[in-house]
Amino acid sequence: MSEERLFTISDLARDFDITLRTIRFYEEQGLIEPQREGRQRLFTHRDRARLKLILRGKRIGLALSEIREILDLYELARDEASQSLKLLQLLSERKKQLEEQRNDIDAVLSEIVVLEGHCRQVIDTMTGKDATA
Amino acid sequence: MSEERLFTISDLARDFDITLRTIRFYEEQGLIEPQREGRQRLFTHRDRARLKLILRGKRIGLALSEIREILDLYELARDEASQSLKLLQLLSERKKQLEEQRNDIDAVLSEIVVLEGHCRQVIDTMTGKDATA
DNA sequence: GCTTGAGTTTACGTTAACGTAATAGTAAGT
DNA sequence: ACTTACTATTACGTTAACGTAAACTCAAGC
Repeated sequence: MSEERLFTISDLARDFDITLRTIRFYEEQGLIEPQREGRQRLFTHRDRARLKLILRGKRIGLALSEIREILDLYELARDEASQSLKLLQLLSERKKQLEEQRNDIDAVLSEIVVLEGHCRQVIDTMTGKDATA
Repeated sequence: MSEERLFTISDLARDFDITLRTIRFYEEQGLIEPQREGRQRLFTHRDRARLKLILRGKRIGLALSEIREILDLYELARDEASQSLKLLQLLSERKKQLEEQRNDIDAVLSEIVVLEGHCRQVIDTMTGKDATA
């Protein structure tokens, strides 16, 4: 069972809103390894999942080289986790980075809220909605 | 009062752990405008603050062009906020982006926690600390 | 007077992550 | 047979954000 439905390159490009070139580039970089039917690429659900991880990694500012590391770690963890201790260390490093990044984002978000407050005040003042009125 | 202490380029490079070249590049791009004493650059606290904002922007994945926009907005807001409505709109857009980014980070962080759990379990199993024991 | 140290300008080099042709094969529809 | 749609490979081009090297100034210290 589970006839493993396959995807074409344009399927994935459409689904994730990226170009064909991007997908081919990721294959070229060894991030995904689609099957071939003749010359044509055919992608499994696994490829799709990896692509999703790649794009999420990009969104949080990781380089492709780092994403490759992480994908490798996923494989490693799935296989035997023979070097689980090393993996744990790498994970905690990454976690620290991400937490710092989130702190930065939070800081910027608070500043934005403050700025918004200033703006609203200025606008209210200019439009006569003064507190003294 | 407030004799406005000045910083040299190496002061800032050391403080923020960046190269001289980077600072000169930011000036070249119009992100900071240090005074000159002869040819030498001299930086005020204001320059320092802007540099800090620039680096924070970089850490959350903004391009220099976007950072420049934001710095401009800060100036604009400080001046009169004549176009405060437009500013508000831009701020809310940026906020949305940042919140999405934070969601991505949170997602990755949870996945890491799960992976860590798997690793610990594998390690425990391999070292004999089995739950059935 | 010479070296050392910190600063300067100018300008070509580099890396990542694709963009953008140009050219060609292949299957389906008419 | 011809067009259209989708795919492929090859390969040069592009942008951002600096790196790096060369050549120079200028004040301080010995």
